[in-house]
Amino acid sequence: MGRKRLPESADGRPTVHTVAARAGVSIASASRVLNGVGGSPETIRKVRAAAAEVGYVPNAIARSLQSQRTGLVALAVEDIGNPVYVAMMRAIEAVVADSGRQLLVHATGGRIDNETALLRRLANRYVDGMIISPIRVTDDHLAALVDSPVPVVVVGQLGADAPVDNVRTDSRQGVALAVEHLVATGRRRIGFVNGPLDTVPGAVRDAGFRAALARHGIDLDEDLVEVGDFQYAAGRAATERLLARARPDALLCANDLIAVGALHALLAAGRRVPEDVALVGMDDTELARMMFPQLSSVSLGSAERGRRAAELLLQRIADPALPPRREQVPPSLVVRASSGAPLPSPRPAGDPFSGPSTGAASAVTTDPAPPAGPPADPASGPVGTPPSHPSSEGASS
Amino acid sequence: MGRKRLPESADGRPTVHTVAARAGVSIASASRVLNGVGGSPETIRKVRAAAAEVGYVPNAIARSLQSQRTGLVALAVEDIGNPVYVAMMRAIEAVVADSGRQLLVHATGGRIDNETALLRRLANRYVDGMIISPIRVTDDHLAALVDSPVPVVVVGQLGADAPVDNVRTDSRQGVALAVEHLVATGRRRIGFVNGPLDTVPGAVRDAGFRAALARHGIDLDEDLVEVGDFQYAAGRAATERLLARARPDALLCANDLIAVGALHALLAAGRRVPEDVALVGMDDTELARMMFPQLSSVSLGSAERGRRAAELLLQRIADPALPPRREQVPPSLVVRASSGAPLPSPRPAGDPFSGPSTGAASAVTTDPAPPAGPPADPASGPVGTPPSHPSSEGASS
DNA sequence: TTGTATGCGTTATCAG
DNA sequence: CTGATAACGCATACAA
Repeated sequence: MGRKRLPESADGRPTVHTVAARAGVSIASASRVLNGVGGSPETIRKVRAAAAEVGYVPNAIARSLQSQRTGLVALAVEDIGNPVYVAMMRAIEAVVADSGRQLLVHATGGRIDNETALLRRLANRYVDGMIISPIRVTDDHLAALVDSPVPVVVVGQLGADAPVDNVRTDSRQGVALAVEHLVATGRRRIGFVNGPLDTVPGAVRDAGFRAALARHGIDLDEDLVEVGDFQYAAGRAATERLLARARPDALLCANDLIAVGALHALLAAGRRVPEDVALVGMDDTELARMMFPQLSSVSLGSAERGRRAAELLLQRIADPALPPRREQVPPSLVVRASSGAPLPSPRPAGDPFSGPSTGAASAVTTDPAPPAGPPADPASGPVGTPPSHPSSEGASS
Repeated sequence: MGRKRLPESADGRPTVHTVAARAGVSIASASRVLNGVGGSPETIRKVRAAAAEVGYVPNAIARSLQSQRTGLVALAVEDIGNPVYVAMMRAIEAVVADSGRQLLVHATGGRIDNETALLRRLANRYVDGMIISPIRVTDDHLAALVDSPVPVVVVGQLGADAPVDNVRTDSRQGVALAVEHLVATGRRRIGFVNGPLDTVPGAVRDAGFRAALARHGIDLDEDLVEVGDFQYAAGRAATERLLARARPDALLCANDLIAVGALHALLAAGRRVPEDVALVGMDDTELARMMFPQLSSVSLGSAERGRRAAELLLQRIADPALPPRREQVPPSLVVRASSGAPLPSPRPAGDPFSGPSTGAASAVTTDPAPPAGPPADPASGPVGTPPSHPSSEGASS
């Protein structure tokens, strides 16, 4: 039965008009049925049939223009290749997808101009909200953050009490946990391979490291401190520089990528890990468990932080009038082969040995979990088996 | 000077009307100036001033509704955590951003229903095009692919000559390169840890492995073949199963994640790499260089494939009438410590030793590149230094 | 319940 | 060059 020409969109695809015409009703009725509100049984039948016949799919853009919401949420991180952000991203994605939205990922490269530009561009209304994990923060940056045209949640440390939703960890205490562990296992010449000091995490971890050593009565040898980028290659290079002038018996690295670089530098220099040098990373990414020996690492709960950030964002999107909130995820230390045999059990807090504690709860874990998937055969290696932790983080807080 | 009430959008933000009113011109003039087309010097000045004063930012949604394009491009991959996809993503992002567009990343988990749902949802016009790297392909899937409402480019092998833009590699030849290398270095009991056989890459690599062995006159011992997921944990578990029943002197893994799992299983079982067992991965991700010993790996040019896919997509968006195109990126083998001392030099093609060759060009490379970043000190380790390759790929083709 | 008409914010068309 | 006006595709007061 050859119909007349049905109205359709410019590119030939059916619109509400097409469906309405075909069903012999008004576009209002068609729209209502399509949205499941109202409509007589007969109308519903006709419209549904017409929609199916022409293969109608609502135009999301037109719908967004009307509803003032796109169903998109953005995430801006420094380096999409850092496994810590992958973990965070996964956690966020789960929450976001659960709310029927989609995630738009931006890589900022840590460049602050990129981030502010991104924040300003938010004004174009293309996303309903944004989660951002900046590693450098300026006043300008902060200003753009507070008067963002759309809801923004920050993952990471934010100076003062900026009126912005924000979920952080205490990486200073994270560093303290690692130092405590290393000291408790007899290490004294503890080195530190950090990221750039002009980043928030770099600065905080540097301060935390110095404070932790001081609490244990250890004089810091500046030769034992080196700085690079939060990356594998930089970590390796920095460690090589450090090894050229000092002989640490332990190395703390500001994230796992650096730690992997350090491991290579150490092995290349003929140092055994952990016999000669104990190695501890930060973020507790899956990379830590993939190395051999597996790396001890300070978990900064990145997955958890991502999850919470996503929840805060969704809440704020639902109710923009909410007061600014701030959540904190505590760090914990996961001990693996790279820093000595697993401790027999988590030490109780306030261990007399640890001197003036930061007040840290018993946030130390050994990691004996078996690999995910089919149960492994009992052939256990010399240093333990790979666990199946979630979580991680690269440079934030 | 207290203005009257200026027209503004529902949420209180300025629109063209706001600017126009403030500048004392029509919205048409305002729009023209804002878009840099036409306008007298005086009008231009007034409009620009007004726009700046009220902080006008064009609403991207309204603009999209009008222009029929969103400036968004989607990428759908199985596992966003697989470094091979990270590499691909980076390459794509570069091209896409270069065209002023943004990238929307989807993780499909390899579930085919997810992908088809995604394809159908494309009809809602929220993205201008999509790059998809499916690891499983059904007829239904393929159908959704060919009559997609928006341009789609497929990264990976596509059955027959589906009329869809598609950039692939020859992972069958990739496998052949690896086998040739292992045979040439004296290995005979070559095992294979593969991904699921119901995936395209899994099936192709399995066939390729069998064919390669046959070409070298080696009878395949089925005990030397094991299958798991394209993941670290599954790779380790699969290797453990394999080792429990067979004694390979070499192991080829279907991707680098599996290879890392295999490395752990091997070391845990007390086998030395490469002395007892040579190990070769696929995808040549950065993970391969991060391991110790560094892993030999078959590069499938994932970054290059991503780059090309992005270019194909942009071309098709610009001109939908283009005929379907198909590009191919050749694989190459990067030899590192895990499969024996680096070969002295690339072997010429048609090496009499290699028997009936696949016709592969000299796609073998040793990888002596120094680490990126600051020059490393000369302290070179026992097995070589980490290179700085781009590229990678996890399960496609 | 149904249809008409209007608005969402921009851009494009077409007179003036 | 400028301004009124009509799309873009959808949703929704409002009146019937």
